[in-house]
Amino acid sequence: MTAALKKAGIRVTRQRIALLGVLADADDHPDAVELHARAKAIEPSVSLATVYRTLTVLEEEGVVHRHAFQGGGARFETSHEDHHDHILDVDTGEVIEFQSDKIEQLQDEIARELGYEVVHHRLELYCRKKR
Amino acid sequence: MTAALKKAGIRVTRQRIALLGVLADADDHPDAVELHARAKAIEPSVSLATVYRTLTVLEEEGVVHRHAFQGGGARFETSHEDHHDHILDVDTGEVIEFQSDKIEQLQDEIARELGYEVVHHRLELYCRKKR
DNA sequence: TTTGCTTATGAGAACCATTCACAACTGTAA
DNA sequence: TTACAGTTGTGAATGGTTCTCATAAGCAAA
Repeated sequence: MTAALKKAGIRVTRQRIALLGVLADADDHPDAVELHARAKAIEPSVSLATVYRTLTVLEEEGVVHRHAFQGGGARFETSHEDHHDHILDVDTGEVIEFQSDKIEQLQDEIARELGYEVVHHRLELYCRKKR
Repeated sequence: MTAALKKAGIRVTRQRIALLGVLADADDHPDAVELHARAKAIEPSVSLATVYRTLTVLEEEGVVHRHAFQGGGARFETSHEDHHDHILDVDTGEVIEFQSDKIEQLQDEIARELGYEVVHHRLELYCRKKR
């Protein structure tokens, strides 16, 4: 747990350990307020400001990803090795991850044809469960 | 110009005419503040609140589209018949539209395989000009 | 064209997620 | 243990957007 902090070149504090633990356990995509609540359960001396501050640092270091889905605030997840995009259930708010090489390829192709190269992209499918 | 307002079932006011005119002329993707500035040049009695209010109504009526690109506020465009996605020049902020049936098809396929149907999607390519 | 009702408006307050300022605290390396 | 630079909690500030409310102005009917 402290390894990620050392790797990021920042001090290992109680607050950061708690937040990082909570982030590692989360398999949903919690927002800052939710992460704050969970971290506080482990280490009461965690303020919301520190949650935001630490998330920003960890994002810059590539440890977490920030997603600005439609409606509400940013949601976070620890970055695992493989890139993926998201399906969002418009009824439940649930997030499902998916990955498509074909789409990525097409994106690069389209950009190239217009004289651009893709720095990063955002692809979100807002979906409803089929009956 | 007033046709779209009547179609939307809302009153034809000086402010709305000005805003709609400005929107129709815009080939960039202006934000609310920029639209307010442009509309005020035509009709000084337009407040920012009315810009936001009217944009919301027009969006609900399908007359305009709202885009929440990364960084800064929402940006708007009049909806033309064909759906498209966006390339954003990360250096200049410029917006380029593109359209890919293949990608749309793949999206539907992916969703279907997971038991979902796509209600709407968001696809943005953050790009840099190739040298 | 006047009336009467209903919707729209401007100004500024309120909101919400996020960031900032600052004085107190605490890792960390020596 | 010390000493200092990095971190913290608190509460205030920010920025985009929405709300409140008293006033203004479309619009349909007379």
